Amino acid sequence: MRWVVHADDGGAGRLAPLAEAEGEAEGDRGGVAAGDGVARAGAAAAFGVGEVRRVADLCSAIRELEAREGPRWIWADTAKIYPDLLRAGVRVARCHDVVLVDEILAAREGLFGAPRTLGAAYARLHDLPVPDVGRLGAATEAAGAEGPLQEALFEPDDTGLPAEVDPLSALIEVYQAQLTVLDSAAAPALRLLAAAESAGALAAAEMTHAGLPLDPRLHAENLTELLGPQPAYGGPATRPAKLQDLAERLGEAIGSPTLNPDSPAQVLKALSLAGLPAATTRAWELRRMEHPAVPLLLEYKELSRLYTANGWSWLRAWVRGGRFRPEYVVGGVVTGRWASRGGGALQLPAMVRKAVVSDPGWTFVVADAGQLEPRVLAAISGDRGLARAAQAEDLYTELGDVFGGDRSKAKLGLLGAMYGQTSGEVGLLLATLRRRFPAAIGYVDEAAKAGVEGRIVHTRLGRACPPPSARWNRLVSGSEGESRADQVRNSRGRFTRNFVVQGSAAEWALALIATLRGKLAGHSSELVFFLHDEVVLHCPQDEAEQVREAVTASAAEASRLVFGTTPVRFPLHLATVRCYADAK
DNA sequence: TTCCGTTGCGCG
DNA sequence: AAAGCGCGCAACGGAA
Repeated sequence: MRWVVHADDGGAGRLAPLAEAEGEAEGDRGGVAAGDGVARAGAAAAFGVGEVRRVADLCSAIRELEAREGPRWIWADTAKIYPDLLRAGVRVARCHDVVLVDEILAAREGLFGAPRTLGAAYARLHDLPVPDVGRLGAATEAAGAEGPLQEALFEPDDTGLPAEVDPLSALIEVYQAQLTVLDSAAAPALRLLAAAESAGALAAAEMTHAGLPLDPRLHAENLTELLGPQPAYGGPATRPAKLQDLAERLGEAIGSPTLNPDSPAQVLKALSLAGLPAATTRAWELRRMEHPAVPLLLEYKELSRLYTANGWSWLRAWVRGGRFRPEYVVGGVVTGRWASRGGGALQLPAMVRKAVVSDPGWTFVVADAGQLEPRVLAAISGDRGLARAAQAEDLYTELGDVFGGDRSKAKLGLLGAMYGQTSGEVGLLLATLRRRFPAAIGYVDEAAKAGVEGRIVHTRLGRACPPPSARWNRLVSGSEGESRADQVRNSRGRFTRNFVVQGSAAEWALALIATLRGKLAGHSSELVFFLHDEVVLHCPQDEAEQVREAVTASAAEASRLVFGTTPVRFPLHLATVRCYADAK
């Protein structure tokens, strides 16, 4: 069963059932495994729209229908509607996110950067100019002292539709058109991608709702220990004591007492005056130098980073009630990876993870996919040799014999192949890899060639990379010289080379998330963090074992869904820990 | 004052 | 300057 939904303001809304088309067995709607979230979107045959129901309390209506029918919900934008449902205590199993799917389909037509709105999807369908609403929709304003403001229930969202178009009708129309495309034989896996992306959107909202447990007192203690007491709030900008002290000692040591270490330009000048010429002030370059000022500078940079990125202001802005609640942007990266907004969620440094502690009686299950990208390369390229190595727990060790038992060479070479590194020693390793694993290296080489030539590449499930920009075309045609043209050509080659691997890996992770949230439905345990190839679950201690099994099963299911039958294994590293920092 | 490109570093 | 991908964020510093 499917219901199409549009939220009006004030908590009201409209719903309509979509009748199954002739010959469409309700049975296969469930697809993979009923309720697991990766079930296929409905078949494309024309459907009938049942009677439109107008309700004053949309949350309640959805709650009841979910309990009674467990339908797939067809709505414009999960990120806009689902948080309010979650706050009302309503969870749903399955949805079809029309704007996310539209973004995927638009990308396949070479269209990027349109706003994520129903209006944009509608405009595309009707060859109308795309309305210019915020690219990422209504962003939550970060967080001054008051923190994010609670918005009214179902804010009248700016759909960007022409005034005369009824949003519910537009939704149905766009959805119908999407099903037609998804059902075309060209890329059957697109249906899976659409379902997984939609399930991901549900998981993202649920994770934001749950939040990552983080003990603010513990984090503040850690800050004080490293930086000194918190500087007075509101006064003149002052560094924490230990940071200030370090800055002063550094100034002395380098012979520029007034040096501001936060200014790369000043640091460069001071280094030069101290007889330490450097091109940049990057840490790796500094580390090569022998000078008493260098360790001070490196220490300053590290602590300063902690202070500015995850210091007391970060804590005030992003941690509420013992939970860190970042906003995830599903498909926010061109490759299909998620991005995040606010609080630097996907860069949570090790120091902060020390304060990520489970509730009393609860624990974390942390699962990360080891060596995901080389395994994905083995799977998508069908390279038999690499696939054989990818059956092992440690792929790089298995590959070591290719390089005289040197695991690190295997790792360097393979990463270089996926990123397009050609310089130095890695270039030589690559030649060896190409000989031993011609299909795998050939696969990424071909993707790179396509990129250099301005062509499009696709991920395993059919997500398209962006076409060359106008600027790229201009530069490639030699407007700034042949070497510049080569440079931008090769740069795009590295991008497309990596796109096919990173993007397909993102699809595996998405399928895992989608499957896993299905398995966890009805349990206390919940997903609280997702980081590209790693998930964190917060669960009652006595559910931990069950959760570990659920993650393991989900990883296997993700492999099957995305890659079909492949000899490649995708082993998980599992850790059951009270503190995130202990998951190694 | 505000805007914006650059720099550098955190994560995968 | 080197030449390995994708991000978000904060600070700097020059331009508007």
